[in-house]
Amino acid sequence: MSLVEIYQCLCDPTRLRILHLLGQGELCVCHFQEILGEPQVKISKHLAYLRSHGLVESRKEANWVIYRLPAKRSRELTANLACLQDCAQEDPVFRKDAARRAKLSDKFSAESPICCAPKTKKTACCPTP
Amino acid sequence: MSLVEIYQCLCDPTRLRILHLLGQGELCVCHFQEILGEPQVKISKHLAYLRSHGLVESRKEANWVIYRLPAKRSRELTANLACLQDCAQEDPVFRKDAARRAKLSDKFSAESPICCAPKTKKTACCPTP
DNA sequence: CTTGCATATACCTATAAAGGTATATTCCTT
DNA sequence: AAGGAATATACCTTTATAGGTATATGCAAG
Repeated sequence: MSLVEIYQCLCDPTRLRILHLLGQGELCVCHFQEILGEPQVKISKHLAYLRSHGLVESRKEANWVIYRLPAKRSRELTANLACLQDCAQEDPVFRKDAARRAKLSDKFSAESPICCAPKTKKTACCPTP
Repeated sequence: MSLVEIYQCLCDPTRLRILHLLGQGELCVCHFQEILGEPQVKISKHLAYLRSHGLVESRKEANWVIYRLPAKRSRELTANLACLQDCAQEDPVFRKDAARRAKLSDKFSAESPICCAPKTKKTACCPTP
């Protein structure tokens, strides 16, 4: 994963929002949909792009796929992710994303430690698809 | 100049090398040619791209055009340029560029404070085009 | 005012990326 | 086993970018 490759991943607004959100912890695809307000295909493809370049990792959890920043990060990736978080602080779009994420967390954190593991299997992952 | 726009400027290897070099001070096009070993058109076009997005500024000096990082930089630009310099430290390509630049500086600093202003007009700007 | 040099631009081609629609895959539930 | 939900992929179209060749512009020296 070269430096240029990192920047190529960063040069799309949707991917930036995704990476910014992941800075606060893992998320499943359906929650990305809800927070970003973008269609599933779009998000799925950007996540695939990021994964193919090593900027995110994923794991399967029942019906859902949960994405996170890679456990091991290169010096360059670490530096740039930190820079992104820093820059995102003042941007209204990123702030709103974080706010929407916080609301979702309230809804789910009581029931489960991870975003998409409802206590009972009856509970849907994303209440408002 | 949005954050995404900055990353779009950063996602090309030649532009990265240009910006890295400018971190050490202004340079004219012909010195970019010499240091980067790339054709004039390529460099000129990347510089135009960077200028059109506000990542560099230029001024004319006799026959030459000298580029520099903008005097006023946004928070985002400042942060990302710093991050780039940091990441470039360990990369062999960037290091070689800096070394070549240093050689040129030796050659020119004795004669003139800026890269492309020979003491006498007879002196060519770039000895080995 | 013409020649030469440094730089920029126009134009073309190839490649890559983004976004959309439709469909496939996987896993759970019944 | 079948249906439904979450996610991924195939395929298409549009747009952007990169790089090349050829040419134009601006300036300086004579």
